[in-house]
Amino acid sequence: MSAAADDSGDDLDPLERQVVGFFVDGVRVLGLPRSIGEIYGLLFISRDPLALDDLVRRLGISKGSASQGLRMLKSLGAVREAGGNGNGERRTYYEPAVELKRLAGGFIREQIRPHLDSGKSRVRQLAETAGAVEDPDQRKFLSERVERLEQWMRSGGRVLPLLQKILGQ
Amino acid sequence: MSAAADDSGDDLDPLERQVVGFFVDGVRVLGLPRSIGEIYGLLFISRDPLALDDLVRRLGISKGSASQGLRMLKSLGAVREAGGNGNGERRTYYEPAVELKRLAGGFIREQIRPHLDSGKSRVRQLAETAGAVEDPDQRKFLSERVERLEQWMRSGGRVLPLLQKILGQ
DNA sequence: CGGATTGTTCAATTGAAAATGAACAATCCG
DNA sequence: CGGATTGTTCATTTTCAATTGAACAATCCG
Repeated sequence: MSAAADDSGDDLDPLERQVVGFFVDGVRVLGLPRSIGEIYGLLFISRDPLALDDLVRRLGISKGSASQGLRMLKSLGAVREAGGNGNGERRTYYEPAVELKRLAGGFIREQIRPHLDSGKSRVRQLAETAGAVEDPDQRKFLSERVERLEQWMRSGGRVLPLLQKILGQ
Repeated sequence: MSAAADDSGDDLDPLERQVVGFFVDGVRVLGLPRSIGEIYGLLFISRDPLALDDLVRRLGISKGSASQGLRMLKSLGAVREAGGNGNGERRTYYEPAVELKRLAGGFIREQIRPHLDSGKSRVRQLAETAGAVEDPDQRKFLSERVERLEQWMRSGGRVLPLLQKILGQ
């Protein structure tokens, strides 16, 4: 039960802090919560898979945060349960997915696609509303703008698969 | 001074509300403040350029928000000052840039590049820290992970120009 | 069974980012 | 000049999403 020089000690060492900080900033750019970056960051720089409890202890976050964070990371395909935890271990350990392809794919699928799809349907609605405008000049102007939005949505749809392809190596 | 059927009236009509709502959600996905979406949305669906005061009145936002919002939109290249406002008009009017290429370019230049660049330099730092680790096995593991991050950064650097190209038509 | 361990849920709290608004330029013009 | 108009800045307030923490499953095992 000595704590010194024990990797399950409570505090992060400087390198771990650096990495966690890197990912905290990284996920903020993506609009994801800080805890996601902390959890993924620590997993990324840990040799061995970690359990929920490890994350709580080492990062000093609540069980709630860790649980929800892991759920989101799982849904993004950014972490997976580590199979080979030997012995009669009951709790589940997690390890990071480190292939950019997989990470980008999950992010696109979970965070971007849904917005793009709902955007498309809102533009369709918009087209209807604009089509019902009385004044012909005004209607023409509005149609042009709506047409522009449709263009944007099409570009978006074309970009995503391409993105995945490029990041896939 | 009659307000009815006057486009400078205070409230948004249903179509305008729809469009503004569309952009509010859009910019949230990009991690930009709501007011940015409101301002750009109203400009996008207005036939004539609008001045700061118009935005304040029609959107019901503060002068401060409008001023800061316009500044950011200008820096993103998403709005421009409308030249041809005739008469002895002193205040400046704004119109939206509607080319996706330009919008994406501005966003990449202002919001993504800086993060990517700072990310690269942080990874360089990381490499140093990892190189100074005593235990050879641990050092090897860390080097692999850092190498992975360098890979990511390179991919990011390659993706951006490509993105701009695809969105450029 | 029962209590120990592991994980989830969700109402309440917190904190970080955005919006406000009032004071302060800057420019115009009679 | 002086006061009217237009726009900016920035300390305070507000807002809303993230986090907490306590209650609640669920599973294990002696």
